[in-house]
Amino acid sequence: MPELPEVEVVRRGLERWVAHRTVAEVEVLHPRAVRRHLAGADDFTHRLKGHRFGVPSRRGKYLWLPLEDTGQSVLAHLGMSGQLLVQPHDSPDEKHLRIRVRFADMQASAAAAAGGTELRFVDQRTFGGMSLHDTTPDGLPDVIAHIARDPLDPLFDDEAFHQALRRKRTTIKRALLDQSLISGVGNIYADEALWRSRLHYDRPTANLTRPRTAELLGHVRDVMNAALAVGGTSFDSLYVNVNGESGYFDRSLDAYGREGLPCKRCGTPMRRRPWMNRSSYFCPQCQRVPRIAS
DNA sequence: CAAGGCTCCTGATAGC
DNA sequence: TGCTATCAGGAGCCTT
Repeated sequence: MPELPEVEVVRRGLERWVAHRTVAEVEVLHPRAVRRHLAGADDFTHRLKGHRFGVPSRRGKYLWLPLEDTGQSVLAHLGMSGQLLVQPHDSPDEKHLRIRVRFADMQASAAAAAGGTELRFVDQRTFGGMSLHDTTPDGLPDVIAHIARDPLDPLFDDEAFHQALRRKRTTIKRALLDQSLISGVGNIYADEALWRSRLHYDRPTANLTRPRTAELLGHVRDVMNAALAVGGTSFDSLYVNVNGESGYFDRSLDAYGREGLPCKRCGTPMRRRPWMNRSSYFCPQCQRVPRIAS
């Protein structure tokens, strides 16, 4: 399940293999993959054709490729199982291939090491997709204006985040997953950062102290940077990086998926609780259930 | 308006 | 063996 580190790994792959290449042809093999492009698959295809990609950017789990001279960007979200693969044009189609982008530089040359490859969006569960949007003056596709900066963004405002937590009547894990407060954190890294911070997922945010918030943000960043250093994490074989190389990192997980296994800090068996149609993993000893607040 | 819950989707796996 | 139920979950959208 791609979260920020995985998406950043993909972005770097795109920067290396796809930036500055001109689109020759786009093929949409599943309409759901372009459902956020409201004008439809044919419109998506026609608008990309003949244009050159710029350098890809990312915010949280979203990434986008500017389309030069159009004022627009191709926005991509991997959802739960999406992959962006750069593949030789003659490699067999993946079972869940949804979108294919062919380039105008297929005659490989010494100057074009990427020649002979195409970009493929592969997605089993079809929660992800691609779409084309106007780029706002700050360089962001207009439809993700509501997505907050992510914790690895130098302009992320720690103090504003703390104040937002204090204002909200919500709980800490909900807040971590709220992409309008902080982006890029998904279920896995939320559980990891909370475990490191010894915070229970249902702890109210309204009375968090500034040092607690600072500690939590520090752990969020540590967990993400550790994953980035290894090239992204996943234990779900669905996740593959931009060149089709698996980005496994599961051995370093301290909380997620460790139900019944001893807490790496105190040895108490870890627990799993159904939570918001998913799961929360935590140590019942280190991460005490909060007292009922107000 | 804020908060919480529903829903989209496919495939692996468990259970009967 | 083969069927059904459950689980994985990001984020837009709907309800309260």
